[in-house]
Amino acid sequence: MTRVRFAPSPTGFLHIGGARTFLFNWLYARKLGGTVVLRIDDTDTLRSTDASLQSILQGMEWLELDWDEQYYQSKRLQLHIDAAHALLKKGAAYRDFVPASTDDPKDHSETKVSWTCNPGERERSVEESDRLAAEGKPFVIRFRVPREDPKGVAFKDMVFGKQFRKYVDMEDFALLRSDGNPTYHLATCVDDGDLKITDILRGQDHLTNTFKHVLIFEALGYETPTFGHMPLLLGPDGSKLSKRKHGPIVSVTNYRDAGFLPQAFINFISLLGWSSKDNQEVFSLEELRAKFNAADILRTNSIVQFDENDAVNWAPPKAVWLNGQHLRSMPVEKLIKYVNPELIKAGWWQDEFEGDPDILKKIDAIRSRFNMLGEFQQRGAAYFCDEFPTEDKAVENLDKDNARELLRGLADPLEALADFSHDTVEATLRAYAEEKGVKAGLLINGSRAALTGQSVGPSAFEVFDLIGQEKAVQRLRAV
RNA sequence: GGCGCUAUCGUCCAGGGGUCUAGGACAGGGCCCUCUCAAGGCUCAGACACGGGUUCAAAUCCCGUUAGCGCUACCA
Repeated sequence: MTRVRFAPSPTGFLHIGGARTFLFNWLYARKLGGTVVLRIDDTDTLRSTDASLQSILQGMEWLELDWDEQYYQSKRLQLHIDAAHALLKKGAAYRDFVPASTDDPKDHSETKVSWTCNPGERERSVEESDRLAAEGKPFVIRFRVPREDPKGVAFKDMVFGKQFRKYVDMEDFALLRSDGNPTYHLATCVDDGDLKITDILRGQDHLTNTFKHVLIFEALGYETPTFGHMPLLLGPDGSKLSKRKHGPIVSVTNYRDAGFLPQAFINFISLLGWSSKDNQEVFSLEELRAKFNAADILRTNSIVQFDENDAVNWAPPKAVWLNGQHLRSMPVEKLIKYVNPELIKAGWWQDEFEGDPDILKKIDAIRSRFNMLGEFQQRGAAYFCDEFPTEDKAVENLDKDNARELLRGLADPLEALADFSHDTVEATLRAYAEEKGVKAGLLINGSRAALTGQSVGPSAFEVFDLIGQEKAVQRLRAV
């Protein structure tokens, strides 16, 4: 039984890289009928906040990807501590009484020699170690890497293939800090082992950590999961995408607020570091689930092309295009779930709209020109209410020749129409144009301007049909 | 410094010894369609990091260089 996990730390909002990790794990598990576990890695009590947790949950909810089990790492603390002591008892770990180094860990000066352990600490006898501990001397528990063994750790990565690291190149990493709290490595492995996680898809930044993790799994007697490491997401400047450096633009909720459809956002991030190999780019979630294959995950980092300096058009162009694709192809019945909130926000919503086929028809007609949900608010006024602005370009169309007078005159034959439809309106308008000796285009573009206040939009005859006879006639007479 | 990982158009991805005068998508230019704007169709421009090998043949395999990234914490 496949079990995957997504383990975010609630130290900020859900960011795009986290969303992709979640998505890939979800696709992987759901394709195999497996279980998705959400584990909140909230052991960093200093940085973890409830606001962050809520924000992450909100982001995940928006994505509409579900999970089956949920845990909080902070509630599993004793398990981690017990594991550290079990390893100590087995001799797989030892106490190190040397105080934490105050050196800057970022200092990689040329003089720095590679560090593997504090001399003398791992050789101390159990009796001596126990005695010092009993005296109350602070210590850290470290994993005893079998450095005398010339071999090393090997595992097969789903993405990167065979991986190997010699024991001599590995340091005796910490398991339990001197304050009694487990390190990330320990906590994550104990939880993954205890929760019987079978497959782990995570960021490539953990590729070299995995050697340590394999050691922990084996020493603890857990089944070692299968790993797959994904390439990192980089900012336009080529540096690793981070909240600190790239700001709120990497937040998933930002995409939601910008008017993205979750399906399109998912489609977009699925294309970052993965491809179906057949050049298909537009995918529904179902198609993704069917086509996703961890072996097809790329090994190269990819740049997310957003523009942090542009408050309006910051979103990656391809994401915007994909959103348009989804906006257009999604069944309208499904789309209204995302459009209705826009109508509500704009203040146009009326209860009669609910289930009204005319509303569906309007949405269907105007959506083909939109890329973002927000455009329904920005450019949909004339279709959903009687108060709408008239754009400058539309005014120009109305001011052409004696367009206004002609349009007012056009209202009469249209009002007289018994069957008011796209075709009858077209016939009427063209006949009227001929009668008046003007080009039909003048009245066509003028009509759109009069009915919608816009110079651009759906076919004018479609607009008549959408607006309806009564209102169309009113609007023509009002020019 | 040590140990790894990676390197194809501006960006995201195909191609993984001959079918490559390197394919698709986004963005950009042009044309068509057309009542406008989109959409759609067609089209132009645009890349194998560099240097050595191996081979009849290298974008593809090997080595090196360079660059980027990761790990090298009692961060995660």
